Amino acid sequence: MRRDIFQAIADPTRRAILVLIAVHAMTPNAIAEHFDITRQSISKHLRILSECDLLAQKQDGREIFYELKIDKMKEIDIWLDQFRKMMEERFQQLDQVLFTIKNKKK
Amino acid sequence: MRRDIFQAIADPTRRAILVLIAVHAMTPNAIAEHFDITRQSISKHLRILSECDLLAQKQDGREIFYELKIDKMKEIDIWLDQFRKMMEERFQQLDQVLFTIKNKKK
DNA sequence: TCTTTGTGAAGCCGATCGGCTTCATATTTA
DNA sequence: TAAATATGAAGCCGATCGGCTTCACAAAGA
Repeated sequence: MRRDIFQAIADPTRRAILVLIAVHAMTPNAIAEHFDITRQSISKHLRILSECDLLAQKQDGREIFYELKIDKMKEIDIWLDQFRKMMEERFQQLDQVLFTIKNKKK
Repeated sequence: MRRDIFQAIADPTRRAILVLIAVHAMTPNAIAEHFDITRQSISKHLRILSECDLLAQKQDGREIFYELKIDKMKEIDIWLDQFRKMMEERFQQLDQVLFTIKNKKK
């Protein structure tokens, strides 16, 4: 089974879960309240995210709080680095265009 | 059919294609030479990437050069912004730890 | 102890994925 | 014009996805 962070964030529900728990750790039930799908489906998503090492669990009695392992998100950032220089150059080009337009107005 | 940039980069072959053509525009045949799958499968990936607005085509006779629309990659970066502040804080914490270790050695 | 609550695991199902093969079409070249 | 080349489209197939329902189990509370 393919399990990597890119496949993990491919699903919109999983992306929403990540954003949710980024603020603070939450239990599966609390997370499920934010969606229109069953608690069990959320649980499945949590398992997938955990397998990708994106989540950490903290047990408190019978409740399990899931929290985001933010370091793992860095991996996406690192992959994006390959394109970052190109992206920045494009921005500079845009800046140049805006600069030229500005000067023409004078 | 779900078609967004996150689903587009979920496949490792598609990520490799993006990296390949980021350097310079390439034809489907040229791209396929870098992989162990058929030209037709590459073509399918190119169609998916195009549907996500990640690629631009430039026809030259019977050859079609695909090039990366780098601006679209920005969307991933923008999504990551939600976590960036947290990631930076973690780095600062790490810096603090390293700083403390460094001072203890003295 | 019995019931409620929080959770995970297993299995079902229709849709999609990512390969493949085959075919159609357009351009170039001999 | 005929053959070779570059490409896209359609359809097949096994695997996976993302929902669902059902069940098992442990912890907490009446």
